[in-house]
Amino acid sequence: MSRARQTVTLTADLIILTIREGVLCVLLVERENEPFRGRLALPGGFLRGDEALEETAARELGEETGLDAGELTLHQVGVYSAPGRDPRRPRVVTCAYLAVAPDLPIPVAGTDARAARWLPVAEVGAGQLAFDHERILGDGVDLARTLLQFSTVATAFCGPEFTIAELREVYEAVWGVVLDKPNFHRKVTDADGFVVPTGGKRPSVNGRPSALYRAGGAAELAPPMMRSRFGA
Amino acid sequence: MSRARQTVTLTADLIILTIREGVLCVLLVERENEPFRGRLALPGGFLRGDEALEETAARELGEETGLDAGELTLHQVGVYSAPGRDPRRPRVVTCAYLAVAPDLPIPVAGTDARAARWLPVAEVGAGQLAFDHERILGDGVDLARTLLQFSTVATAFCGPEFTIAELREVYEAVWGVVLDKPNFHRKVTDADGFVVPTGGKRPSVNGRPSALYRAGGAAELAPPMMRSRFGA
DNA sequence: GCAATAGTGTCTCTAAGACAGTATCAC
DNA sequence: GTGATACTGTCTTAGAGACACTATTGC
Repeated sequence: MSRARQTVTLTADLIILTIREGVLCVLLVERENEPFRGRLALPGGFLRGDEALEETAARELGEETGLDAGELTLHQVGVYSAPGRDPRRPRVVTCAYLAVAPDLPIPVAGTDARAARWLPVAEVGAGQLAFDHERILGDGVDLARTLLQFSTVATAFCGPEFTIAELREVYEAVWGVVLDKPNFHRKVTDADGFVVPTGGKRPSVNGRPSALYRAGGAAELAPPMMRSRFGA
Repeated sequence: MSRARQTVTLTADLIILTIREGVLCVLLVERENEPFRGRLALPGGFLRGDEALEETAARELGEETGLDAGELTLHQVGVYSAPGRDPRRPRVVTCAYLAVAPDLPIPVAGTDARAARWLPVAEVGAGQLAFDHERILGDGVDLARTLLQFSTVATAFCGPEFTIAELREVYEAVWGVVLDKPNFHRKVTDADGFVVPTGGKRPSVNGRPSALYRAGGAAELAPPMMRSRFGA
């Protein structure tokens, strides 16, 4: 009955990104059950009866990382509904959400005790992830790259206090480029509501100590950080 | 059983936009059945067994407008999954798609014979649409506004051949602004792969005839058309 | 010729990028 | 002092916007 309306199973999958030692990393879990047993996959879970999908994603985020989803923003990446994308059932449709996290002390083993680990995005090889998660991860990273241009999410990669150099390393890690330090500094401090100086300083290993900043109130970044003319 | 995984019903809804007499319009259908009988709603339909959601949306687009979805692009707007958003069943989740169409001869009555009509977006009043379609429409229009900045979708509002003035009216209608004619002309003709002159001319009512263009091959617009510093 | 629309030239200003130069620390 | 990192100044260039000006039609 291909023409009949039908019911499907819905899941929310998470692309949780962070920067670890200057490298863009994604949180992946090892699957314990078939199919794709032992393979890496994006964390995610099934929609429950009283939830919206955003709530499912927020709950999973808390279970996997211990982060409070109320404190960071989830960005909807997209819906993946191709028939047969999940071999378990005929129709499992997923909605992917992007979450940006500061460098966490440890890949928190999820409440469901799955082995979770951070893996550099660049090291995720073709065919390594379960289901269609490789494509979903790609779309999520693309969204993150775009968001860095027009929003202030970059501060979500940092802790509550950060230096301009740390913020620059976020852009460099996510975009895979090297930015001019002086120009970046000026641009970021001039942008309206992007960063606010706390007055504090952090000593560097050897060199002038850097001023500390916290995230400003703005969500939109004006003027945007243009990723100038290459790649696209 | 709020903790149990469950099945839901999936629909695809369409935000079909066009420009009619310089005004941004959306295709709406009048509901024939309860709930919201007689109210206006976005066209849409249920996912069928062998389809991806994009295919559901493309099929609905053809049924409602006669347009071949193969010739124009559908843009995913987002997923709407709040419990109770559809009073008919506990869980109906929809994915909204944006389609941009040239000015069609007539609001084609859909195959399912629903009364379909174009309504100026600005005239859609609060509480006028069924379900949560008002919010979905808003998100779709927002996406269209953003896409005009960075992609070449504006040409999809026009027919196969168009003048620069027509293209400018697209931007003016969607953004609700007035643009400088000379600067727009230069910018658009300079942009890489945005418009290609066909060599033809179209006589104007009184004045110099305008050159005709067709859409160039590019999908991304470089440099982007920045909607400068207001609104946001 | 006039009116109207299409299209070009040119000026100003803002912002990006390159990069020289200054400031503040450890040693 | 040296060496390292943080930050500022300044020059060049590209693009946005304002707007004067030219071009081509109908009448």
